[in-house]
Amino acid sequence: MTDEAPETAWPLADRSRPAVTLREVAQRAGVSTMTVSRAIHAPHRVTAPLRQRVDEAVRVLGYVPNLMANGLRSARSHLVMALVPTITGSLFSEMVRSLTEALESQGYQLMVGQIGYGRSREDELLKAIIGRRPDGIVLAGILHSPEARSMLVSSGIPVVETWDTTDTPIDMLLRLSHEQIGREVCRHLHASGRRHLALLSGRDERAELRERGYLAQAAEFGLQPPVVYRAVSPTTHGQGRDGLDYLLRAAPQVDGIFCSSDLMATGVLTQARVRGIAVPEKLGVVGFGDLDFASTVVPSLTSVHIDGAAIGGMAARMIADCADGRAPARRIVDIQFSIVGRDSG
Amino acid sequence: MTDEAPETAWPLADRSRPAVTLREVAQRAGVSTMTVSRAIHAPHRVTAPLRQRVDEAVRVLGYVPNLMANGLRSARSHLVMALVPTITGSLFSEMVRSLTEALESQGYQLMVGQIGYGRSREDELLKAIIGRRPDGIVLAGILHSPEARSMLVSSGIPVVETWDTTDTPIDMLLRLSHEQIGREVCRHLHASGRRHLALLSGRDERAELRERGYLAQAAEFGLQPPVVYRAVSPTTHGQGRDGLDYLLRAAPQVDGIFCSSDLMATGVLTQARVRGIAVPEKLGVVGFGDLDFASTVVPSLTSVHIDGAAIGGMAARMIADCADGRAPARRIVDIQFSIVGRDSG
DNA sequence: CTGAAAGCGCTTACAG
DNA sequence: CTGAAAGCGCTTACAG
Repeated sequence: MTDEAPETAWPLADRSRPAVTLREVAQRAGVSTMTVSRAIHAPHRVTAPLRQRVDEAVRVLGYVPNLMANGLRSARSHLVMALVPTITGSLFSEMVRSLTEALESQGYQLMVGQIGYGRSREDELLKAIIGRRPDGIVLAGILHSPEARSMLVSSGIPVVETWDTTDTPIDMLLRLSHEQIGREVCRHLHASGRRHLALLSGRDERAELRERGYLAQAAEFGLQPPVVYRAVSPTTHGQGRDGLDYLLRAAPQVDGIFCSSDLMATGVLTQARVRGIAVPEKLGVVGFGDLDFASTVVPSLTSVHIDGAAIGGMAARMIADCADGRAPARRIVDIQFSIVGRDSG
Repeated sequence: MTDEAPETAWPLADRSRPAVTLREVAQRAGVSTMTVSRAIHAPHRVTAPLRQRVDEAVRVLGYVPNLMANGLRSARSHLVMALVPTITGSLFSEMVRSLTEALESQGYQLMVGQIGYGRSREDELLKAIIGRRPDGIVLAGILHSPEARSMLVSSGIPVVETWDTTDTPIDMLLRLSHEQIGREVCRHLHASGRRHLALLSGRDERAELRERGYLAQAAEFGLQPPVVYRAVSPTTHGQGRDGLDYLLRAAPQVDGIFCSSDLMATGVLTQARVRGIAVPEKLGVVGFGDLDFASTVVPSLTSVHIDGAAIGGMAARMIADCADGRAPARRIVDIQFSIVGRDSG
């Protein structure tokens, strides 16, 4: 009934008491710690009566095994680390979801780290990650410093690189050629009659690779070099609007634009509408990522689709194989992409 | 020069060799393990010559401290766990970014887990998390089962609940009243002359609280009960388009809609345009989240803004305080929100 | 099937 | 300032 009553009227987190240990469970159940350990991790190797006593003690005491101790002794952390440029924007979220599910079903936990599109924190972050001794690391389109690379190589941790291409993978590789994507999008626009191409690109390595392929293919078609506008990654809807204005100023006859993200592409659609430019009649627009909204914006957005769920599933299998001492079926796998044609071009 | 040469032409991850240990560094530097430990964590407590020998040995051997062993012995994991409904959709991404930065500057690592809008994995996931003995847990708008709650309470781990309201917090609380948000949005629409309100809601607990406030306020204004359309969370652009169709069928005179997400709200804007309904003249639209694109879509979107960066910063400070044995300045803090008025209503 | 001993790689707590 | 001993909470490897 004091003023402070509401602050203590419910059960608060108890900071004083240390966590329950295996030893305490064993004492309560009247068995050895080994029997408790077995009852938890390999119940079939313990007789039913003992197992029941252990289960009861675990329940009563609210025992949660300490995974740091487990990991230290068994040299298996049951932890997998995924590093992505950013968790915003959902380009990688399908892969993360799929990784999470596939790994959980095999008793691993996924830890997601974002490294940003800059590279400053790379080495620092990597040291913190390797220090946790994960059973695997998934690198989503991260280009790394020589130091980072050698840390990874000498760590002995299975590494899956993906969302990118390299001639010298650290370990395993789910290869995606952004240069090829740039080329295919250029072909797609060319095939629909566009002859004055442009590009709204991001300032990250993969966007630059798409740019390279796009420009190379345009050159092979004998087209004028596409005008390029580069925006800071992760790219936004607003950058799409600004970008279209810029491109039209630089090259008023532009009739086909490849955008480095769907968000940017919808910005182009918005600005085209504001300026009264008919899409797709006067202007073809292609996005990247095929996010959920690409099919429901008006006009619906043609976009490059990448099967993130498949990438996540494969990466999980590769890492689980390594952790179990099996060699993965293949060390290098090519990831397919497709251009989903819709109304915008 | 064999067919397999390309598979081994670069330095591969070395799975055979176990990781370098503190002991090996000590031997190489000709000091005790304690001196190495001090040289790394408290360099000023070691004389310069020894420190140099240690640093060199660390560098040469590529030593990365094992944080599982560190955490086990010191009872500090330097790990903080954040649980969000979903990392897709970027409603929580500003908070995650801010948490990450604030924690890193204090020597912690953030681990992000997504629990989904359903509740099935809740207990399982929580056990895996508590097993890692994080130094703190941030719960973003997760309503938990009694079992989950008691696991958290008895774990003794500092917990910050946020993005939600409760009368019985587990530990610390950054309180946000979604019911209040619902009321304020209703007032906002009412103040701009809307009298036939509707709601596009999600099927998660916080969306339901906003619904409750919105309906209660509408009743207090003496308005007809708003029509409600509930979509599966996380809500999408397409659901916004479908939702507007549904609402207009159910109540053709609708002139104001509150949407549970900005993505859904832009879907409403799209569909209104397709149907030739003038926004804001005939229809006012308010979103939730104030995501980046809210200010650049056309018409620009009025939306509820929540300062995720502030939430992340406060949560980080509270947890760091607890971990250092200080009582946090306040156990319960109210989080402010605002309605950012733009062209859509 | 069950358990006693040893040790994973660190840091704590103490002594010199 | 430096180091030898002990122990964090588990599992491995072995014996009965």
